[in-house]
Amino acid sequence: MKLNNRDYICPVEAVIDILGGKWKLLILRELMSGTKRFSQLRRAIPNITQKMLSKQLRELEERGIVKRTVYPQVPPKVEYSLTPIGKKLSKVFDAMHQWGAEYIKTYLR
Amino acid sequence: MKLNNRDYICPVEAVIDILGGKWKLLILRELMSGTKRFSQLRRAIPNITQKMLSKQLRELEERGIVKRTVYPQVPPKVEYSLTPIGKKLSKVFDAMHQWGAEYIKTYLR
DNA sequence: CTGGATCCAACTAGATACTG
DNA sequence: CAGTATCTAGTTGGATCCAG
Repeated sequence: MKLNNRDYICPVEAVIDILGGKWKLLILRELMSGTKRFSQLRRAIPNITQKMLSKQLRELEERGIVKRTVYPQVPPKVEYSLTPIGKKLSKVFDAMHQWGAEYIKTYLR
Repeated sequence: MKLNNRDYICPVEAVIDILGGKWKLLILRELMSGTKRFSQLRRAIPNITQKMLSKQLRELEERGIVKRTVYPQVPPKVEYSLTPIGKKLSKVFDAMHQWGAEYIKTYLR
């Protein structure tokens, strides 16, 4: 999976390209409920390392899904929020949530 | 990403777990339009290798998304189709398609 | 025709230590 | 507080050859 791959055969691929991987959906889910600081995200997502959190956030920012706001103060304060197109992912998220819940109910218990 | 990981924090993760990777969505998309043979899928999906196609199909089968039907004849004939829960992925697919199209329109041209 | 087996390159993610 | 740097283990995907 490459960054900025514009050779999608189908628009659907863009979603997997952007949301794929272990952490991005969990990060997006946290941001759906509003702006969060780096440390808030870190606490909210169990087991994520600083490296992975900052890397995933940078990728989401590059793709225009997440907005990063730096407050130039000491100690540093950085806030992350969803862009307009990022907020629209909530519909995809809802569809995934509904299907996932049914799948788990059917197959994983 | 592991197979059969039942420790999802959120049902949404199941979708990425099942659909993640380079090929699964493209395979599912082909199967949405009906039952297909191995060779049909191979022709329909540009650049996929035999190994990847059979591997992805096996994973989708293990997860109960795809049904595999073998006709015991020579030469062999194997058909793949979506299970009921697999067919229900079409809603997720549609939401992804809509968002992806808007994203591409906005950011990738 | 429908794959399995093997080898290998590239990428991903975790652990740990360090910094303005 | 919010990261970066480095090292390493594990995973993914491609190429190629083989088989019922």
